[in-house]
Amino acid sequence: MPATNTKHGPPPLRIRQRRDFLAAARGVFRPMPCVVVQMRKRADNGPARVGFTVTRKIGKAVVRNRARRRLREAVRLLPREMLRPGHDYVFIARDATPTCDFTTLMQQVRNALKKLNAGKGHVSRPRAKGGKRSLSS
RNA sequence: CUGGCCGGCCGGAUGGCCGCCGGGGCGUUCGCCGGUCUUCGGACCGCCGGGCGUCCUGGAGGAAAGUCCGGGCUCCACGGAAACAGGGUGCCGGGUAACGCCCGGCGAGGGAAGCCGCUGGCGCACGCCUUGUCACAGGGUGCGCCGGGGCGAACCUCAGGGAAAGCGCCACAGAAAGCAAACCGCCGGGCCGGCCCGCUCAUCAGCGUAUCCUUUUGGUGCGCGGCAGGUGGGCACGAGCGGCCCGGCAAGGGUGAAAGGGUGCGGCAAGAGCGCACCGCGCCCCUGGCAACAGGGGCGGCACGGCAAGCCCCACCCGGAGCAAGGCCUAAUAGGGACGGCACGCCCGGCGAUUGCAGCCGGGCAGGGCGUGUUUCCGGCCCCGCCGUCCGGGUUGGCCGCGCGAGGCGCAUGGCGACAUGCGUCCCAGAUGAAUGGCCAUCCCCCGCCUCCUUGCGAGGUGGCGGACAGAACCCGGCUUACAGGCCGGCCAGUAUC
Repeated sequence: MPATNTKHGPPPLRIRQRRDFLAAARGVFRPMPCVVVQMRKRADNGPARVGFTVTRKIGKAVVRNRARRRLREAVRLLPREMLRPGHDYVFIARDATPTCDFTTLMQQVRNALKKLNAGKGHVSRPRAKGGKRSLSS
């Protein structure tokens, strides 16, 4: 792969399969006012992957699209080294995601990743029943 | 100009930086295949597929929404016929692939200003009438105001077939709810009821009383008095009023969604289609119209209340499921195994070196099955024999379906129009944990605040996590619902001016 000279690098690989989302939910997570970030260490050491979860609770289709796009843009503008290889990251939209200020949203994403990468994540409790069905990307 | 309505269209604009998905070109690299050359190492060319780089290009809506109708497409092999069941539609004609949609027409309701004295009330006026004059009163006529009724434009609404085929229902209220009837009321008749004086007074109201009864202001007896009542005489004798009875009526009141045609005049004891005029309604005829229907004439004096969105009747239409359809890729929608039941027939050809038996393969008959609401039938189609039960196997990966279409735009022609035909031109989203975005600047619009003055539909400044509803998911035609702000056009009525 030729080296890129852009600041952010190419967009990381996307998580698209349900089982990967369920696996990430079993990892550690970090809630912020506008976003919740989940992280999971994979068995391999391949490039980092990211996924987005926007539930119907957030709003109708237009609002959900907007929330997902803002999260995706915020992740794209991250420095490359914040997403460590061999890990999966899932960004979950909250009620404030579509409306909050974009710079604070980016700041929260960055802070959450810093904490997680420093090993300061909350361990998620296994839920008795399966997680709710969600629409994400 | 004022007022009342209707339709169409748009749905922020421009630019910068960084991104996402599709398509295409070029370059590069890898792989498969084919060809040419070869010193057998390979080199070159072409095609297809993938990665990377770079450039060009396209990328949400009028409702993408609700998923309510109608289709295309796919599968249930296919096509056809009949009956029944179930569902839908419902004025007429047209448009359309089709529709519950659209257009045109019809009918019924609603509909402003205004018009009609048709009706009630109030006010004013009068060479009018009752009345010779004046006043008053009543009536008449005219005008004004208010209320009622009728006629009213554009336009709006209509679940707009049938209620003299049948069944059923019509709550509450009301006298009465479907077959006539009569609560208040109106009218006629009969009887009674007037005032004054007198007499009488059993029973009854009032007062008084008691060797009476009794818990009692009560009962009972007697007396007074003369009320009601009865009766005699005198006065008034007409009308009205009241009560009861008999009869006539259905105008008015009141109830209701609805009360047995409406309005007016005549008529009458009072009334009533009782009679008449107009309107409505029913039947018949004529005329116009493809038709719904309309107009006219005649007859009928009114019979036939409403609800079919309760059942029902009539006419017409309709098979089911849905792109998670369906197909391809890998073992993978194909077929395997076990048990039970019923059948286990015939003929022809071939294989088996030959003949016979058993077997296998192909074909035919018979038999069986299928035909997606059910049943039946016809042409057909299917069958390691058929049927049933069970075991085991399968779906959530990738690719196709999946973007040239009842397509958009323009012009012409035909048509009142929906629309049709012809010509030209354009190619216009294809995601799938789901692309079309993030940030910034300027302008536009909106809201708040401040300042200025020539006070206004004004200018300037400043702030705003202000910019409607809302995101394609197989595709079209409709309907319905949501929506900030804005643009354009048209219709009708009245008024003013030319």
